[in-house]
Amino acid sequence: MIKEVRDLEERGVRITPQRLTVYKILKRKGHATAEEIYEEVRKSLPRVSLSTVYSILEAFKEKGMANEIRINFDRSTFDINTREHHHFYCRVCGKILDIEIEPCQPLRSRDVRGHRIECFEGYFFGVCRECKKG
Amino acid sequence: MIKEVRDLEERGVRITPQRLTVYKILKRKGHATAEEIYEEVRKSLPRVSLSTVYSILEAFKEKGMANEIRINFDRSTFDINTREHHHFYCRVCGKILDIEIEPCQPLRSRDVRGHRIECFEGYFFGVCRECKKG
DNA sequence: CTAGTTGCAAAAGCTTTGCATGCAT
DNA sequence: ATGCATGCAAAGCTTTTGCAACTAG
Repeated sequence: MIKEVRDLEERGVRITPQRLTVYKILKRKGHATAEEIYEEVRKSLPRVSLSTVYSILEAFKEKGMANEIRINFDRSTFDINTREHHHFYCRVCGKILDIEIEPCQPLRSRDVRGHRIECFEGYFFGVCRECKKG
Repeated sequence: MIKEVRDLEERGVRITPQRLTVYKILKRKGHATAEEIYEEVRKSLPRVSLSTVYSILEAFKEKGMANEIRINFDRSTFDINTREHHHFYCRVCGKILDIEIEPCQPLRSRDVRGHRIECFEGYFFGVCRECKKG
């Protein structure tokens, strides 16, 4: 519990119940949309507003605590994992999974066709393990 | 000129002036947003509507003639290149470039962590050749 | 002919903004 | 005390939808 407070303080994020709650939810879920986080926060803080959730997510992004990704086209997903990694999107259940594959040489170069590469993100699309079975 | 008509016919897309124009614009530009295409089509067909452009792009997607990508978060970009390839996004000028790099083994596998992979898309972010100079 | 396409207007859905109130430091 | 965060309502944008008029095959 104290752990999450320290995480936020270390990043220079002002501590509020709303921020602490969003942070804990995102850590537990890994990925979530603003709406999903909002519904979850509401369980403990019923008066929270969606725009507050957006503003908190924006703050987390600025402090390097979260990334915004857009795998499903209609809405953004927020990702608490800020290490360099890839994503898998299941077209059946809509789940997003982190994929930490071994470094891949051609994609790690800092210069491709003369363009300076600062970061690379890979997106896999398909059917997840669980949906394959069912 | 006849060439574009044949391309559409081959894919079973009904020929209209609007569709032909959108197709030609997309072939010339490579990537474009719906709004950009709309403004361009308007030059020769002033009465065209934005919803028609969207509907045409949807038809092209269904026939496998174009892909929708979402590199910049606010709006979709449409891509006429349907071969498997990656993208580079310049954070300075906003340009999107196709990157056709040699196949990269770990990313071409059909099975990652037990999930069935149907397609992979890579996104490079950085500063393009031209913006590096200026 | 007639099924598919277009244009227009309105709606939908996600995200942002403005501002008064409240709270963390 | 005071500057930042919150909540609420409204606006902003992109994209979708409904529907009558039109047109390609």
